Amino acid sequence: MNKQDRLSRILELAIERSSLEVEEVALLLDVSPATVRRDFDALAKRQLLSRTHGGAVASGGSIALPLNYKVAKGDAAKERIAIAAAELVPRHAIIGINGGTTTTAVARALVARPEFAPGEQSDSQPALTVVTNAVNIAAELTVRHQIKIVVTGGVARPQSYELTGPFAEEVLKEVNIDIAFIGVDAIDVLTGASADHEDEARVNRQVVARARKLVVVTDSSKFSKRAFATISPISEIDTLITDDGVSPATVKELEALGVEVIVV
Amino acid sequence: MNKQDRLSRILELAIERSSLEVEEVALLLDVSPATVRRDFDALAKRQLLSRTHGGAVASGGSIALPLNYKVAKGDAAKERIAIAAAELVPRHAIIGINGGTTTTAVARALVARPEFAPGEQSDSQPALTVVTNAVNIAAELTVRHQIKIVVTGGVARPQSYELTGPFAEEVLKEVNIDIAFIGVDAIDVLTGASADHEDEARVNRQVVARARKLVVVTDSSKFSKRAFATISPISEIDTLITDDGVSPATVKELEALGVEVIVV
DNA sequence: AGGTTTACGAGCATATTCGAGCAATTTTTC
DNA sequence: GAAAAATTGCTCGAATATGCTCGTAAACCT
Repeated sequence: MNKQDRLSRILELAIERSSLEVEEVALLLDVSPATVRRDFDALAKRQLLSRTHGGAVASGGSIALPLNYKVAKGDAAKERIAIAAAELVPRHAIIGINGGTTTTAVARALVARPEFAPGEQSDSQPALTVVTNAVNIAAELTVRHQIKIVVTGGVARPQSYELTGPFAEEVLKEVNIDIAFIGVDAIDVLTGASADHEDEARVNRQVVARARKLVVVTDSSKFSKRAFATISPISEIDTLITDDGVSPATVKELEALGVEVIVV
Repeated sequence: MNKQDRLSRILELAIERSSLEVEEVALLLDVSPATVRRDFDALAKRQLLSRTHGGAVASGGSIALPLNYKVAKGDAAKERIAIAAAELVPRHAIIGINGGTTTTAVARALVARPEFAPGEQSDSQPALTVVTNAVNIAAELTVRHQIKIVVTGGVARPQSYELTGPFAEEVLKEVNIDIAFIGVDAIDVLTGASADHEDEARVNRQVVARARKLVVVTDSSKFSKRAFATISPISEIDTLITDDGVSPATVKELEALGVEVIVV
């Protein structure tokens, strides 16, 4: 039995009955209780369940759980980047997020923060406003109360789930963003941040233009590469969050250009 | 066996089952595990699947599908309604779909049709254009090639995943739809189709206004009820698809008003 | 309230899997 | 037809996942 199969089974069970016991699940899935605990913890970390002593309960009552949850590998760095990014967001902020795996991780990290978690006392005002052109991010965040989701319109692009085109641009003209979190396909000290597709780059540029602060999130594998369409020169980046695979020399260069570099 | 063929086979397998194991695939395709790993990595790089330890999981068909799953899955009547609705759609049509469990089922039935399946004989023109204000529908359809997805912008409403508000209306002003599939919260011969929330109703009205043909899809439990905000009078409905729980008398009344009623 | 039971978390051992490098083979290119 | 490139399989150190043990903390039951 695969790990992700097991996690999916556990989620199914959590939906079926509303509460689970460690021993019960261990017997049912034929693994040790220790593994079940670790699985529960992993799911709880992603807010899909809540731990209890002796078991777990389905998160937030009737909130729908994503079935078939996938645990991709190599997420460790992305997750650290995402958590660091989420920590930059104060309550009541308006943030912009584009599409991509890293920014999706940022979205998950945001809802994991207690300030924005469901179940908090509801102000009439949302604790956080998220503007995004990525439909998968919108779908993931929509379940959570406390967060207002604004989706740009547009035409969806298969791989990245990003909405692009004139509809997206029209909507973006009318919003004002505090912090833009932008994931990129490539980044280079000379050419700046870039994306593989010009229409994505264009929408991303517009998000940046509407934001007071630009935070680029990217794992270190994207460094010293150039993609087709430019999103932003380095000088416009306020903060860059990446993992420790980036060379110290590069960090120095970036800092010399006025970028605050956060290495996680 | 060609590399390209092998990658295609792996993708087929990934779609068929939702998760794969390295050893299993290696045996099946008669190549070494090392090659399978490389293939998995290559596909993962293109986001077509995600790596896990010991295997990979499909990234395509099964992205966290968060709608209230019980309804979407179990309900046989909804599924029959959805299939009947999907059969109304010719190739190259432009259709509009609003949010809700029934319309989500329609979306799934659409991608299940062979004409719109991701079989990749790529016309330059999409086989189908879908305009929707429901982020979950957009997320589910986005993976498929062959289908162009246009999402209205707007603010996401927690329960139904529908986008509403001025942004949505701006976008809808600029599109033309052949067939609108609208799910409703209530329907009554006198008051027409209605929704619980006025902002949803407003966007739905606009979808209807942009469409040449209006198809209402609803299970029979919504009949003879009234919700807060009106979407459309009965007279504007061209076709209504529902299950056999509706009374023959009601069907007669509807047909007298010029509605084509399809009972599945 | 105090003792008992149960579950938890951390650390360690083990089996499996991964990733990188290298050699052999096939395919492409000139 | 020869050189170059790509692809595949193998080997080996490193990483991951799982199960077990044990001291500790929490829940439960008089």
